[in-house]
Amino acid sequence: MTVRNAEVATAFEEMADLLEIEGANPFRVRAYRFAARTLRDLPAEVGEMVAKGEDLTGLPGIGDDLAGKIKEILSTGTAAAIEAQRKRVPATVTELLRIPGLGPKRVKTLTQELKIRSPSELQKAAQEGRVRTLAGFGEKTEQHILAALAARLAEAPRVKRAVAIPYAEALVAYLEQLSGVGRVMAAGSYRRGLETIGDLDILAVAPAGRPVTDRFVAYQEVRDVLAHGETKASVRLQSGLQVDLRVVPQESYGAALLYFTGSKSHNVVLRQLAQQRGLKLNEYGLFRGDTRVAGETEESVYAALGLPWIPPELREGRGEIEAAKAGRLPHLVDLHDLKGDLHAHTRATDGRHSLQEMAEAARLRGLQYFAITDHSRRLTMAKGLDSTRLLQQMEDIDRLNATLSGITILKGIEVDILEDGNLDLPDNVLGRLDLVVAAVHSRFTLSKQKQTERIMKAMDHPHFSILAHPSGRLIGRREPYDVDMLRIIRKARERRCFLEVNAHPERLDLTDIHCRMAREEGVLLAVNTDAHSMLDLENARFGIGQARRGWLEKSDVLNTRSYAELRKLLKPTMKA
DNA sequence: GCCGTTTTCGGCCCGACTGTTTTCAGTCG
Repeated sequence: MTVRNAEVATAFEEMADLLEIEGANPFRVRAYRFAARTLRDLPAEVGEMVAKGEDLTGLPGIGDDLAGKIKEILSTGTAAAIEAQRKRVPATVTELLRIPGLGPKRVKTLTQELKIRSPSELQKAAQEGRVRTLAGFGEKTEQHILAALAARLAEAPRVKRAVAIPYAEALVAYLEQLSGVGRVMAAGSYRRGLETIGDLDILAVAPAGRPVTDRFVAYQEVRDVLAHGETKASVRLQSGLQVDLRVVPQESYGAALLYFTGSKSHNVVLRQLAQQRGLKLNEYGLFRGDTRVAGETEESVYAALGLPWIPPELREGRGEIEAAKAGRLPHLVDLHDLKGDLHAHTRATDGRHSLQEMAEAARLRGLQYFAITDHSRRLTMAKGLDSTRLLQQMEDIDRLNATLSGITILKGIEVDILEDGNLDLPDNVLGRLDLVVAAVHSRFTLSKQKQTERIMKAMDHPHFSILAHPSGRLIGRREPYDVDMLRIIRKARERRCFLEVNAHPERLDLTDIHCRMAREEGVLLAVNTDAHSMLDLENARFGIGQARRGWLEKSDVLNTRSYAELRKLLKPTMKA
């Protein structure tokens, strides 16, 4: 039986829910949630760690007890303690916790007083007016429950970062022009550069909050006002996106930005650090007693805690504070560090613009080199290139290069990795290219072992340069195919080839966790746009965002190298 | 349930908003 980290994490989260409804020690509940988080973030499979005899109690938030439960779940699929808890609290009840406004206490009341077991039973009870009769519930709460249940199916899922950007920018601009409003900043997961955004958190500086929250809830795109107070308001836009606004005075800006940017786990660690120093950190500042010792800037708060400023992309509670303490924060790669792009398409296959147009767009972006990598013949839907057409394109590129200055167009291909691990074009053709980007575009459902071996066999190919979109996922649409990324990363190190961070906002593939794994294994990553149009070159910023979340420095990224250095790095993989 | 150059026991982050509560509990982030 193979049990994945995510399944163990889900079991722990369920246990936390069940315990919470039962009214268990909240710190015990937190321990389960924290452990679940650790498992979800873990680059290695915990099953494999156990198989190798590694000690799980070295992991954050995993002690003897939870290590034992993990092993139990790995071998039996569940844990006796969780099963016992399920008997005491029906597992379906945890669904009630997902309804906004219902927490453990109210769910407990509903199940005990009205014997409610599921959202549909809750809906019935609310419609019959039975919910309002409970202590602590009232007419409004009952109506909110009904509204939430009705909206549940239509509930807005997390939106991709690229989708959220225009909403965020428009709202920030709207708030900035209000009189009395100083700085306005989108914080939260948006500022941390997460690939998807659950809701948008906006911070505004103003001497008084009320006038700002009043104007905020009056924003023309607001559909519902969820909360509206002196310093805080929450709305849902017509698009379904939820936006939270917080207004603070200037002297609290840094502390509030820190608090509102998160993540929650980063903030918790910072507050613990403050406590240890006899200080208190909240969104208004860092205080010793009633005296504010820092708060106007983020830097001031970090400095007072003995830390350098930590870039938002790292604030995930994944060791950044320890790294900061030790002076070992990475110097994160920046968009302007990119000297080239190694994955792009033209009209020859499924791109929208010509070779000349794409090259010119790349030159205008200041790139030193730009690889044309159209699809190979196997991808018939995309008019994939056969040898003849590819050789023709190579001649076109030679002619184009002769006319260009300041940029070199590289001859490449995005060649299909066939099911047997062979590449979709003959060696003698691939060998004439500057680089070979290879990708899986078919048979996504192979077993983990077969998929991994298929890709590793392709990497053994003498002309293989870069593995494109290594997991194949499409955010919100297609799960990654089942591969052992650590083995693939180690294979790349052995073969001295590279993996891609695909910058397309729907892909962002590798993930942040895998970027970091590659960095730790010493494998260089190429941040590529996979542009199918001139406009797509803009997507580089999303790839860089992902790279930064993966702790990558300039030196970890292949295409920050000069053209001369790049050629040297590509060469060993082309000869071998 | 975890964790430890103040601790192996006794801690475990902090505040705003809502609704039903006449002084605060529950929920959320």
